[in-house]
Amino acid sequence: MFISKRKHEPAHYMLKIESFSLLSEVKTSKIESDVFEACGHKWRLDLYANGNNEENGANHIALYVVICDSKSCPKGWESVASNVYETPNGTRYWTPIVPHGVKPVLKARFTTIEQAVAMYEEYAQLAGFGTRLGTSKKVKIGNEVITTRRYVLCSRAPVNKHKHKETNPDDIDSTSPSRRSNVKVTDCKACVKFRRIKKSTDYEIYGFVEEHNHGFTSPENLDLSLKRRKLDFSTQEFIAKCRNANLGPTKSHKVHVAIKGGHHNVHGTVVDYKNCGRDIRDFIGDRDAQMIIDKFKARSENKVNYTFDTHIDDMELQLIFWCDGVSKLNYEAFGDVLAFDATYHTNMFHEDETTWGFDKLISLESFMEGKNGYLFDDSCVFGAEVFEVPEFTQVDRCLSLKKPPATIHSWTINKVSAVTEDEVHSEVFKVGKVKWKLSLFPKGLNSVKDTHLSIFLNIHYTAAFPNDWNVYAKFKIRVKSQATENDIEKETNNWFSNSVDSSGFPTIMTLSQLNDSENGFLLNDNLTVEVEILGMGVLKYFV
DNA sequence: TTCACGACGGTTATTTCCCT
DNA sequence: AGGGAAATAACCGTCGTGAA
Repeated sequence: MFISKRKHEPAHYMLKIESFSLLSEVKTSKIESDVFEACGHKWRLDLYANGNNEENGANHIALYVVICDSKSCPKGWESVASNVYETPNGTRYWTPIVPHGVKPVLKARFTTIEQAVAMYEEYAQLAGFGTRLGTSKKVKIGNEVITTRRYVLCSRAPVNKHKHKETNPDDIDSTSPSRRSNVKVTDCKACVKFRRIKKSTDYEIYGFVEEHNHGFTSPENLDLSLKRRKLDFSTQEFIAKCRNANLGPTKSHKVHVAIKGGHHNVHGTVVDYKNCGRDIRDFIGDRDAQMIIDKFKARSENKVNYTFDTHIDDMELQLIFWCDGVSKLNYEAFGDVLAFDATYHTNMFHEDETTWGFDKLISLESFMEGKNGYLFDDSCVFGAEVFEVPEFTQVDRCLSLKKPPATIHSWTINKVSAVTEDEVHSEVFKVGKVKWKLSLFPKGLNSVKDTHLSIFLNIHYTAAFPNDWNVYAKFKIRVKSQATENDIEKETNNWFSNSVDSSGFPTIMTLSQLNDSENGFLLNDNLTVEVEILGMGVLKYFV
């Protein structure tokens, strides 16, 4: 669709629409043209391509010319500036100026509530204010929860409970100062209200308050708004990388600003970087150590004559010792110590740390003393060091973003016998910042068709997820028995990536097992599947 | 030795979300 | 509208480090 306007006098105005037939598919009931000037007034065309139902105009195209001089200025209000108005009692109101077509319109329709909210957020971004979700009403239909109503408010809308410190002098005993905040609550009433249309799955706007009781953030400062300051994945990755190079959050922010050519090109402030860095630390703190131990354990189980031990102080992994069969043979032959990694106190691997310094040798020494009688006893010689760097230190980076909360996600499939599809999906659920979904093959996948039930955990791909990032998950999948205690449960782990986006059990149970009513898996034709994410990590392969 | 900067590891006020 | 709870953002004290 093109909307074109003649540049020259006289001020005719043309509204050209291409692909008109498409309009019937677009659920927008009204199309507003640009505002144009003629005869000293401002005008606008309103087109109802699908008919103006409010005026009994169904099945007819309706076209109106609207004078907009006073359009956004309600009766009795006085225009102070182009978008600022004053009510008769002196209260000022601001209305956003946004490009045409961005402003929410009553009755506008959306296919999902997420789209509807996104629309308002986009409008808010352009207008220069923040948003937050407000009241929502949900109904449960079967095992599906459907939002029927949703408010989205201006972020300056009143907050209910906690009195802010500065406005609450009762808190004298509290020594901590009141905290700077980017959001000043001004009792703003601006909002938009969505509701689900009856007998349809669409949503519509049924309420819209355009006037704000505060000014807007100017475009040049918009990048400091709460939403825009969210650190994207590459930024988080950058902070993590800097951390590996012994560069803290404050410095990495400086570097980032320098690389990108200015603060306005960098999302996030120093504080945001600090918090992000802290989150990464928190995650790594108790998790990547476990990952490495797991890896060593797996290796020692699979390799011949492989030895591995750890030294843990105060719940902190201090030392790792490993030795493979070849090293042992070499030791027997030459008497040299061949491989060790004496320190792990920093909880991360760093390129520079593949070269060992003096302090690390000391650590190893104490380790050896503490482990007297171990494979290499006190008599071993430290003169000749030959490194065996385990492969994962060469290719991996153990970094991640969030400690995964202990979550069990439950999924009930109603009327299993009525399912005709080969594969059914659960809704998408989030663990930390990663989205997952389950897929289930009621009649089994390919080779086990008609014999087994297959269940998989899939990573839900998002565009914000770069190609070379992988997500590790250790998880359990459980088929709940509703009659007995004998759930079927299997555990595995997998690295998920763009190429491997699914992992699970093609043969979690046989169909005869499933259908046996004694087992109680299919009570009332409902099947409940649970997935429990036990651990999660994000790694970037490092070449 | 002193000083400034910044990392680290916490803490907590504020914001957001969701429910009734 | 109001309340409870979770998430988040802002802040703090201490300590390590490198430069002056």
